[in-house]
Amino acid sequence: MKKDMSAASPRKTGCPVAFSLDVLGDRWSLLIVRDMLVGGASTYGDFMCGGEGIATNILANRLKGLTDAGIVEKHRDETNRRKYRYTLTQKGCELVPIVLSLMNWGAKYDPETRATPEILKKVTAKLDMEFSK
Amino acid sequence: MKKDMSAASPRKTGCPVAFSLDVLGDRWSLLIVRDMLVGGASTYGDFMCGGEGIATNILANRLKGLTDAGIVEKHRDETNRRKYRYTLTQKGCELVPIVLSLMNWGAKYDPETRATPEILKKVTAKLDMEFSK
DNA sequence: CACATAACTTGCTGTTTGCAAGTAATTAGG
DNA sequence: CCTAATTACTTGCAAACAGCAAGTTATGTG
Repeated sequence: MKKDMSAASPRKTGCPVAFSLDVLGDRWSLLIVRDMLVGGASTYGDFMCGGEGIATNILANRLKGLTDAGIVEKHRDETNRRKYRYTLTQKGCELVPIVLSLMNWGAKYDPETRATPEILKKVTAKLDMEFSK
Repeated sequence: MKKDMSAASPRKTGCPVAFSLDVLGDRWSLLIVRDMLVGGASTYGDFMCGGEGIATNILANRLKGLTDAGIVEKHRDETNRRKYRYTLTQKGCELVPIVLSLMNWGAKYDPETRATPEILKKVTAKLDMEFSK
């Protein structure tokens, strides 16, 4: 049995940027958060169909990492007990500024972006509305 | 000869968040940017002594990735021609909001953070001053 | 010219990723 | 209630990547 803690071994230098990257510094974790924030995704199947084609074992691993980090919570769907619902905690909702800053930078510098200024505005407004408590 | 393009294979879904993460979604690239923004690092040796203990081959690889992405530029130091200076481009300076949002989230949720509110304020002010053009 | 400095490169080993296939729990249909 | 479908994973394996140590190249110093 191996540990499979791909969420990163803590470097603990006390730097807050490094701390964040220890949790979020990979190619998938923040895309999962994005799907929850923008796409309304909440089940394993939602994330699998999220567009970017994440592998199923990686998804399971990242969901575990995000859960362990206190960013998402896992609950059984009581109306369909085959499903589990993943929801953002307060700590997870506070990732909105990170996702938005990544979105804005990407929109500016991706030559093939599909994100028009209107879409950016709409998404920003939506996230500011729904996730600021 | 292998390619060693660890900067990530583009998924090109048109999502700006995914685009940003293709370039920046690893455990080191943004720490290098952080060292340039906050720590005034500019040479290979500066980054090696940056605190987190990056491996030399990884550093070389990430500097190449950041250069290829147009985020940093490499120039020979004319006063000491053994050195190369890495500097942020405009595109790189515009990563400030991303680094700041990671910093703020990390400062809030790292139980062992060394970042006091005063430090956060000072760094934020500094970056807003120096890198907003 | 010998030695030091700065910036890498190479080789090796262990870990992580990504793909394909398989399993477990729950529910819907006959 | 038995069977099939749905949902959420787990496992196995080859290839890519990370991290460590050692070696190399280019430049500067005495």
